[in-house]
Amino acid sequence: MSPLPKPPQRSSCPINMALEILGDRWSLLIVRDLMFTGRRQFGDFLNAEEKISTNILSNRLVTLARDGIIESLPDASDRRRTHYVLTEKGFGLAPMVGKLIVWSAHHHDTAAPPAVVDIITHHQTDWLAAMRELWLKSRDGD
Amino acid sequence: MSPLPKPPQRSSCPINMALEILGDRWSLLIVRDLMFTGRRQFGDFLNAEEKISTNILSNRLVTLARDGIIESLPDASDRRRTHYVLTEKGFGLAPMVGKLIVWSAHHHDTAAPPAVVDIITHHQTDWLAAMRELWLKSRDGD
DNA sequence: GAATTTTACTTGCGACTTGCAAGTTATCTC
DNA sequence: GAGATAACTTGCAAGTCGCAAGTAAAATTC
Repeated sequence: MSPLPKPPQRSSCPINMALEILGDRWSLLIVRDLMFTGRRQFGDFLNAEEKISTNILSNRLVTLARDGIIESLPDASDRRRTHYVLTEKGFGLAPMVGKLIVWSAHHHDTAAPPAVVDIITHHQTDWLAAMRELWLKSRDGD
Repeated sequence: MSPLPKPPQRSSCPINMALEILGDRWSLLIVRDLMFTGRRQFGDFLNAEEKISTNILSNRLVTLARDGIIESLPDASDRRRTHYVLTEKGFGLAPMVGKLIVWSAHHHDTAAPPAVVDIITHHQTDWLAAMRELWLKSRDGD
């Protein structure tokens, strides 16, 4: 893979800068998997319902790492495996992702359980703290 | 333009469904222009710093309208002009966009004025109410 | 009222990106 | 040592993007 030559920045607008990192149909799904599910490895991401293809996944893992959203850690006991984890910057997307889930669930017919949407909506601080716990655990133990 | 045949849904995950509407490098910039700037017309969007090209802009205006994010209103006094406005669903993205701005400004060197970031961060409810006022005004008077 | 300008597009085309299938390499299990 | 598994890479056709140029309808200028 060689997507390292990043295209020139279009502007310094914060929304634009976020789009230059996350503005495609796949990147945020990888973040989602890392944030809310147990998916941590290449094959796990492939198994997600949306069926990303291997070349795109490979490319996105490199660019997300380059942009400081994720980090890759070699598995000590099985050297074929690489574990991916969210960095602090990557986990920092949680409040935004929470609002996105609430918006989407409100305007579409989604698979999000209403109880969960309700908690994100009305107990955002608690929800965030719980998410952070999960994230911290994934960073060491797994 | 004929981008109306929407590709099949990849999943019912709320994040995925949001990405199927907004998951590209341009759509959210149009939402930004409508939400935070006075840009309302085709030529206005072209003048934004990121320099979208005319065919992409034309396509995105159609798809955003199809997905209920924006609405197009003919100008009564100049029939060449079309005004675009955010729908309630489109304006509903404001909380998510606010969190995105805060995240991006925190992790990058952006053009967002620190005072504004501070207000969005610490007075989110007030900020949202002010945004809604602006939005309501844009819907009738302009 | 004819010529020019403005607005909102569409078209053409080369370059880049995506999606699918197949192949590769290193490592682990039996 | 044989076969499976994890994480990629490669090839190729199809689709999307970005730029430049063109168009049509309506408004403005002279």
